[in-house]
Amino acid sequence: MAWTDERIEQLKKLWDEGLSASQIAKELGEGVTRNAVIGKAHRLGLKSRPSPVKSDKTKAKAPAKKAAKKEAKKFVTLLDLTDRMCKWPIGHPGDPDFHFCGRPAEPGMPYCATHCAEAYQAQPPRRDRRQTPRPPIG
DNA sequence: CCCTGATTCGC
DNA sequence: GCGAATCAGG
Repeated sequence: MAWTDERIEQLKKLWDEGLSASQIAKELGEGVTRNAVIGKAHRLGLKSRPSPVKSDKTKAKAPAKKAAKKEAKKFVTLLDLTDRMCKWPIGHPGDPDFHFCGRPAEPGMPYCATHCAEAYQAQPPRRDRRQTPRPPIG
């Protein structure tokens, strides 16, 4: 997978959008890893985004943080989903408020623990399911 | 264990 | 130039 202008444009756009490297990697394609995205981002000269790791200093809590900004973008959309995010749909597809659960999913599962229970909920007792359909022969 | 970006290093 | 491996931190 070469870095064509299209790929680079996507990278820059998504990077600017605020998506994480891993999410951008998934957007660009399965053959791209977050390492590739980060590495390319650096070589492109993209601004080092405030990594949650480096960001520290002044532990001074910000009480006015939640009130400062307005409540925008509260929904987890399809593009926000990552492999480890719960893909449980909330609302109806097509609706403006249609979104996904988005909580950390169980490893190897498409949903979080709660929604795994929903999705893989024990089937209602199937009385017509005979436990012993065929007796062993010989 | 899950995640984040930064840097190194061989190709 | 590329990105996996590694590093450093939450």
